[in-house]
Amino acid sequence: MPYRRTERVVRRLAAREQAILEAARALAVAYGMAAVQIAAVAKHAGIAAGTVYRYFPSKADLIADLIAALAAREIEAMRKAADTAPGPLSALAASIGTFAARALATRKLAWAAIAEPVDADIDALRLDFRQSLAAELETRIRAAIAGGHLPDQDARVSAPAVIGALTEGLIGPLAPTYDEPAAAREAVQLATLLALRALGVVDARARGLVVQVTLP
Amino acid sequence: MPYRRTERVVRRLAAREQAILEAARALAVAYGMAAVQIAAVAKHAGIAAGTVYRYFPSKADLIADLIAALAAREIEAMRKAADTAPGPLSALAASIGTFAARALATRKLAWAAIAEPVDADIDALRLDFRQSLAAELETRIRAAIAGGHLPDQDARVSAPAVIGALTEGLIGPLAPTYDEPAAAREAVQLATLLALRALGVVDARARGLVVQVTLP
DNA sequence: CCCACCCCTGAATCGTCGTTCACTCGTTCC
DNA sequence: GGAACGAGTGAACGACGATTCAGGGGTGGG
Repeated sequence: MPYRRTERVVRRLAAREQAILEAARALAVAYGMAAVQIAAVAKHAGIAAGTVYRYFPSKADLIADLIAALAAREIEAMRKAADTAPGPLSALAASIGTFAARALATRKLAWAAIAEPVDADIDALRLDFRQSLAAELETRIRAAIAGGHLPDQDARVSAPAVIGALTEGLIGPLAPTYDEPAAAREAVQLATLLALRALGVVDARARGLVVQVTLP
Repeated sequence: MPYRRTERVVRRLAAREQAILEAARALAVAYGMAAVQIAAVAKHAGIAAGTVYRYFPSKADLIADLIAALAAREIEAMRKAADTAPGPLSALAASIGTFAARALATRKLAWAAIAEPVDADIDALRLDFRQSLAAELETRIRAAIAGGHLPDQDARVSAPAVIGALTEGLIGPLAPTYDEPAAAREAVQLATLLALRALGVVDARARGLVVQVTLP
């Protein structure tokens, strides 16, 4: 038995992989996707550049993992919020509100993961993220249409349109910045309202669809 | 009098500058922003790479000119459409419809100019484009609010949100493709409808706000 | 026709990363 | 203790693409 990975070593390796991902995340949060460079990530994680390649075959794989984790968490949150809602329409509202609130809370990271310009091969990964976001919304929109809560429409267009509206309106470079938490909460509610109106909900507020979203 | 630029030479120089811009535009239309490389532009324009630098101090300047021209034309078209409308609300509808129709007609170019990934210094130029688009819409939205045609709202959010919705819903990578001209026209109308609803217009179609947009 | 002088050329240069690899270090096991 | 082997290092490499520049070719004025 020439060599075997001790439990301790296995743990250290796993911890280091997490540290690399965490470093990448931290850089994206602080400076955007462009700052997520192998040398910078390695330095931030306290290791050498070459070591990163013992954990990830390429930078694209690293970022794929980063975005996949992010996407899973976001979709999960949207789903959870929607599934505890009483009906299809409030499920849709909860899904949209959750996305908006969480995106604004991690603004720079969300923008980096959804729309910040980067090179083409990484852009493809982000497309998956947007795709799954759109798919999640599309399902909810279809359900609401089926339930007669929304006017008939092409959900393949509406879903990405809603994502685009929330993205540009809340976290894009043209969106205002909100210093006060109360202002941010209000912005989220107004954006949610706008998105619901776009889908054909006439008086969402009056019907109590736009509610306070609690963040973890 | 040692040397003087002949009229003929001046014309040739101007023509060449236009040829460079046109080559850049053609490449963006056909293959996206990433394909707008100095070597490729030069080849397409029938000149050497170095020559490009006799007309533009840097690639960023070249693309700035390209986008500025595009922006001017788009804003002009939106303004014209809006100014011939009978009231503030139909002006807003015309503006939105015009943007949507023109963006879909030059889909790849529009995406390249608005959102396709490129490097950071060029991204700043695109921000100007989006900024001016948003400003144009914002003015129209404020006018419609002032006229009592829209519910009160933060136009600084609504304007970029509308642009985001149209961009993602119509020309983004997740948007469906429309082969038939009729299908494209319908998509433009539905997207315009969605945008107007987002702003708080309840029954735009019934009120005849969404009209056929004629392209040049 | 000739002298300046500008315009054009395109190969070479430069900068920026992602990626590799020969080597050192630390761990495991006997 | 020491042989065996994976993990970690970081300088070097390579690809890509913007930018430069020394030299050739026209063009204008006399």
